[in-house]
Amino acid sequence: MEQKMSLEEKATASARPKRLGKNGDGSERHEVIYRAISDAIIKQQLHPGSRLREDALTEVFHISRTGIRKILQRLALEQLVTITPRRGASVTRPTAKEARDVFAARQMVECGLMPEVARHITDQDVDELREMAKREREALKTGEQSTAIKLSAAFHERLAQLSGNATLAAFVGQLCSRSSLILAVYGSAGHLGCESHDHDDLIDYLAEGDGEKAKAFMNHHLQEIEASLSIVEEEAAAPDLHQIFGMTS
Amino acid sequence: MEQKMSLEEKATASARPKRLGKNGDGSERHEVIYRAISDAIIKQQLHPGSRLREDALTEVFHISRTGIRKILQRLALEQLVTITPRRGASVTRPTAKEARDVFAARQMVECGLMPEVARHITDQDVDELREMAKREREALKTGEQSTAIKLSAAFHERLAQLSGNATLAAFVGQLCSRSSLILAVYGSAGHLGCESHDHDDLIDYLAEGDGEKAKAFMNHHLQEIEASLSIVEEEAAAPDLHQIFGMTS
DNA sequence: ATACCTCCTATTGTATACGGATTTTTGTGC
DNA sequence: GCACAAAAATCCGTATACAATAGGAGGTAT
Repeated sequence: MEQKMSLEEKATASARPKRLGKNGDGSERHEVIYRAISDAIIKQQLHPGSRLREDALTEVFHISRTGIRKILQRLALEQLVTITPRRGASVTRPTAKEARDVFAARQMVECGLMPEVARHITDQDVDELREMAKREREALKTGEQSTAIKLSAAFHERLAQLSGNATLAAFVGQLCSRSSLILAVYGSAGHLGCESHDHDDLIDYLAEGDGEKAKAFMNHHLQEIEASLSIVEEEAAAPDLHQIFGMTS
Repeated sequence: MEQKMSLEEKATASARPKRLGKNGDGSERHEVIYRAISDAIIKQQLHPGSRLREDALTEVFHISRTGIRKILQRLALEQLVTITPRRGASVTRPTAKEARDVFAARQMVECGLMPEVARHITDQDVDELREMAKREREALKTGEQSTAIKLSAAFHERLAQLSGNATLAAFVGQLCSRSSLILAVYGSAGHLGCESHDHDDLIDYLAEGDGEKAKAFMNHHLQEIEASLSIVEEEAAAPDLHQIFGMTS
């Protein structure tokens, strides 16, 4: 319920019932809705496993099923939602193997990108990154976990963009989104994602132009995150409700 | 014209006009059609820039526009087709920068994967790869360029799959597909993609379990392919026709 | 002959309704 | 409490309608 509320909140902010905003801004509207759902997932306001019924979404966003389906398809291709043949869409619950694969991929790509980033980075970029890291720290301090998670992903994605390779940057973006899901499933409660000062240290290395050091640090950074997770195969479909809720007898 | 013919050929092979195959096999049909179009693009039977009108596709594949649009959306997300707001879909014509980015990405990921592949590979895998390489060589010999191109991409993708990392393998698959388009645009006529014996040599290194050597060879292999291309920004819309066709006066 | 402007056609984007199929849930009996 | 059956909910694919726009055809002026 509260999930729907938060979605509606975002929707009314932009999808003003202009009634006949028929076309022209159409694709724009789709983009906004896509981002709203995507953000809600990344911010862990929509938890893995949550079902996303088409009718409900059409109602919330005041859009036709056609549009919703298009958006859900896109999210499915990005692995943020899972569409099961006749059951509809639900927020993806990454398996343990997927989790390991995603982090292995991040390790390879993000680390490999660091030297390139160090070579391309400008003073202006450094300022922007510092600003992002600062906002992230503040969000953490004020307890806005959702925001902090999203900002952390955005930081890593922006970093990849600075390499100049759009293809790899887009890939990193997807990996970060999925990482957010992984944290939601396998992360321990207290410890969430990146350490607050890690990003600042990383920026320092990049500002110095020391790509190798940045690479090593990123390696360490990602390893630390992955190590903080407890990636174990969870119990199957019908878990032990009896065990969870004491004895039923 | 001939493009449509080849598409129809593939379509009738599977999308038999069962008339009311209404539902059930629906998603399967979609998958088949998706692959048909995807293959046609990768095999360069559909050239970059070719328009893919929805009506034409519905006619060829006997599918509704809704279904076609879904498939086109997917192809667009994989960068094989480009959808321009009110102009519809066309086979993507990669820019020079995209071409460089794709090859840089392949360099990083495929090379980085080689040690892992060498670690996981089994004798059975080696046999399978040898078989694939053989078929590719035969296709080259008999002049089936389209088939050879597709087999080459399939080889690289299968190789990535052997690393055990599904996420990175899927990414490599996309990169290979896009590479095919890049070859179509920037490749010289005679020289197409991988050298015939390169793949066999690579298999040897992997069979020996020498991941580092395989990595170095893959590096060389990809560099060679990229070097064989002439990746230059092509002239804009209205080039110098006067200069091309002698003096007009 | 060329350039520019207007109108028209073709095609896409979106919404909606419908039929069919499957999953999930509810209800009943043992 | 469990198994089975009926019912409801929901999704998937298709067909259709309509609005909106892009690109081209054609005409006109210089």
